[in-house]
Amino acid sequence: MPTIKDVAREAGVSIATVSYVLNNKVDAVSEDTRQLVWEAVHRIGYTPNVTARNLRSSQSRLIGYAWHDTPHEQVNPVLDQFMYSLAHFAETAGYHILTFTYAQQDPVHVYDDLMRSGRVDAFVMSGTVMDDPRIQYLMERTTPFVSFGRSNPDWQFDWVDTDGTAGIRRAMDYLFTLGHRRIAFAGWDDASLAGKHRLQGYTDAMETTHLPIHDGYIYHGTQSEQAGIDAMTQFQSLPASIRPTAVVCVSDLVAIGVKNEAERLGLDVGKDVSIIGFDDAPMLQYLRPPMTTLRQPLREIARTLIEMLEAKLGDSASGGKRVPRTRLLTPELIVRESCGRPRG
Amino acid sequence: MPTIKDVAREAGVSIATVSYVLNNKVDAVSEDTRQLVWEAVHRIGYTPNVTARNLRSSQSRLIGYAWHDTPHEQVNPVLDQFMYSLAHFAETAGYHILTFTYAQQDPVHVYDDLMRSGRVDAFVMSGTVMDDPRIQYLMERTTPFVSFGRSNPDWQFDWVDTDGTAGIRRAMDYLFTLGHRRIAFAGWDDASLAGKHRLQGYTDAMETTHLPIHDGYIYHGTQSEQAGIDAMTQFQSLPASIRPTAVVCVSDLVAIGVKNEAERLGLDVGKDVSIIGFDDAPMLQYLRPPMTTLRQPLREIARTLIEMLEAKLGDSASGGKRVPRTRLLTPELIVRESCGRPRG
DNA sequence: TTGGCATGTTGAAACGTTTTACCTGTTATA
DNA sequence: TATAACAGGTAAAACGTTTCAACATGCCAA
Repeated sequence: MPTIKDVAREAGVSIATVSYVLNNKVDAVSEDTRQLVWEAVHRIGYTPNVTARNLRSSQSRLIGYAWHDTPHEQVNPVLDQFMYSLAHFAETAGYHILTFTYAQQDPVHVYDDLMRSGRVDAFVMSGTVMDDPRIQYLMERTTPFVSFGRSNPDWQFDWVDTDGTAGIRRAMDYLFTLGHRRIAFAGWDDASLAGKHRLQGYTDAMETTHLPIHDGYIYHGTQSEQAGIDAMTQFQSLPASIRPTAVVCVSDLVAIGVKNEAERLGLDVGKDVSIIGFDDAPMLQYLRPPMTTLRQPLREIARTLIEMLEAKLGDSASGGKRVPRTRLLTPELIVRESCGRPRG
Repeated sequence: MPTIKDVAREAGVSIATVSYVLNNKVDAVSEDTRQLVWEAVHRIGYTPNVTARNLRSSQSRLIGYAWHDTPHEQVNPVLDQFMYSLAHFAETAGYHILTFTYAQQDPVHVYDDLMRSGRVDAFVMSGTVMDDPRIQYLMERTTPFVSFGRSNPDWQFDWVDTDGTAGIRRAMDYLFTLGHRRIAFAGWDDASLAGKHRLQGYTDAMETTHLPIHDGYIYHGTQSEQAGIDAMTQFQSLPASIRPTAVVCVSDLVAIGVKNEAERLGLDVGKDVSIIGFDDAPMLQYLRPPMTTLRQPLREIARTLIEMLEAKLGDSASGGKRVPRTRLLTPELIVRESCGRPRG
């Protein structure tokens, strides 16, 4: 592999000059010399060595992202497009994404090690939980990071998140427009932050519209098909007069459970009962009827995360302190055929 | 950040000695000194700088993997578990996965650049096609890489692949056991290598069992739900006497199309017609009835790829030439309820 | 004439490691 | 006793960049 020395020899200038040309230090070298150097570069096919460059500037131009080991029975709705977009925007900012796992170690130790060894310059977090110890740790060490997902409202850090509340409200509005008044919610248990926000959207919408939230309208469960089945069982056991005509779900997986149970009970989804999911998992469009759902703006989220990180890394280089930025992005309602006007 | 110099000063030895201790050069330093150094390391909290280490040894300990931008209407069945496993096994071998995209450039140029700049030491390829230009290029440049997927039978390179032929044969055997004799195949068009292998499994099985492959038993289409629908339409238009009692599909997405069309026609999947997919995409288990399918041994594939890469990088360091290794792994039949005994 | 300034250019230090070659005792061998 | 072998240790070169400080040169103002 040719080095900058070879270019210098070939062009008959010093390596300093070559470096200046390569880095577009425009007023440090004359036009003639610039030409000379570029010609030499192309002639011998030189590409600067990233490692040397990084050592000199004590950075890595790498952003760390931890893989989560999604169990097979759970659908990870997010990964694909999010990761692609993240890599894409990182590249336009001159970075690459380095992926890693926790490999049976304490996650915090893995982050620490990656940072201390200079492997990465920053992290993108996801799958955050309430009081996430990883975030707490990164904040203490003032490690540069941005998070896809919130953690603790009192902590000051950069995050982007899907506005679950607004998303569910949007879904509720849609159901109202169709004429639904008796709407139930199949949610997660209280420990989940995202679950809480989505539930909030439901209660907001019902209260704003002055509709009663009857006992049994809210189901709390896990992220599983079974939770959806149980939710539907609960909703159907309500007296006919208040039995829900529509079910809004905290996730697609739960929605599928609701749908499967509804059909087992002989209900016609989209006619007898309307169902809305959350995430727009692949496959959802191929169900019969295709499932209406809320799609997270993953591309936009990735873009915002990288923008924040760029700003952050730029600032910390120039020694400045910034006020943490946060951003909520509203998911898009994908209307399919699992919703219709209520019977009667 | 403390450096090796700080450790040396703290321990009262030279940096060379510290380096030897850190790298377990066991017969270069006495037990006492070793103690001294480790204590100093822990006292000041030293972690070796990866970039410096890499520059010195002219490697990056990074393996490149290109993201494919899967369109939203297609399910990417593979990514999640494969990427996790790849990252996992790479780490046990002392590497990390660096992900990148093609960013509207010629893919070949992106690979070239990443390699020439020393960003990565090697690549893991996937989504390979017949006569893949990326593979051709990497072979010419003798860039270290391994491939998940075959390309051109005449090219000599390291690859691992799912044995589609054996997989489909396995599915066919299962259907034979259930009593099916009239079996159709919903496949891709001939340009697809994987599609060809899977079709081969079908024809092999039919011929070995001396069963006729009637005209219209084989459908060629794209990777889409619509292809499945069209396939089923074709199969149902056959005379009742030879109408298939089971359909084996080249992918889960096609299988879903077949299932949806079958149900639209009033058929009871698992009773009137049996269906088998390929890939075990998430969600498939939540269909009603849950879909029988073939699951690729992604973890095993990832492990094998990394093993091959390790061997390759080890060898090229020691100057040796190796004969290319290849490996076919048989997918596992996941039996669910979309298959049953044929009617009558 | 001298000094000062702008413009180009360069030598060399620095980034943090690994590794080669060499040094200094001590012990074993002839 | 001389010397070879060895164990334990170190100084310094090297990896390929960036950038600082210094140095020429020419030009203009004082």
